[in-house]
Amino acid sequence: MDQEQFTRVAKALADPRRFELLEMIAGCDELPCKRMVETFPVSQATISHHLKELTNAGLIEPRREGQHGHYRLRPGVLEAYRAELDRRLKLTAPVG
Amino acid sequence: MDQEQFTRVAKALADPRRFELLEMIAGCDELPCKRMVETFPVSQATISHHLKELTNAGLIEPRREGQHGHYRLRPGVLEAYRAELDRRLKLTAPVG
DNA sequence: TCGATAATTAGACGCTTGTACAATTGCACG
DNA sequence: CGTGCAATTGTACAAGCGTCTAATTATCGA
Repeated sequence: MDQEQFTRVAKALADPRRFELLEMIAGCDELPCKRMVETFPVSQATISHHLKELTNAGLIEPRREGQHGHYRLRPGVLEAYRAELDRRLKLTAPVG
Repeated sequence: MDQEQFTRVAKALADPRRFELLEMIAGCDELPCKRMVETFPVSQATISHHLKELTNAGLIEPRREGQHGHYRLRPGVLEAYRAELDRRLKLTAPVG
């Protein structure tokens, strides 16, 4: 994982509302956009904006079904982010 | 780890320069402030500001020795952050 | 094709934040 | 004390970001 995506992921995780969206997506196999709009007290446009950020970070992937948008977690990217955290901060056993 | 600290940590990690500082601290046992000021092309005030953010997030802890400030990583908080990521995003085995 | 519904995009606004410069504090050493 | 260095804090500003409303695109049903 390169520096640029690492930063995108870190920033994507840093906003509480956006993280809640991600959390909700992670809780289901696949989540329709509409469900999130119904759940959170922000506008549809804001939800869409956050979903775009999460998608740009690679954390989720969209699927279009007719007029409905569905989102799904991409666990691999999260794992890669965690691995990069470990690597760059040397969390993997200080004794080496 | 509560929501507030989780967000503080996430935000602290999200700025590239600040993460570099943390990375440098994580690489040593203990790092003097002066070393960072010499290393990065930003002002002393900016370094100090970032260190304060990292400290507020609990990621590092300061030690004062005379006029010199030293900083040390707090691995436990990072571990807690990672654990919270796992917990909230259900990365720990989808089969449960 | 027309209207309704779902979602994205565009533009704007206010708050946050990364940064710099200047002032201040804290400490060491004459 | 007073001078000088290390570090923090105050103030200010430009850029970034979360949010909204409005406009636009895309799709379904009649």
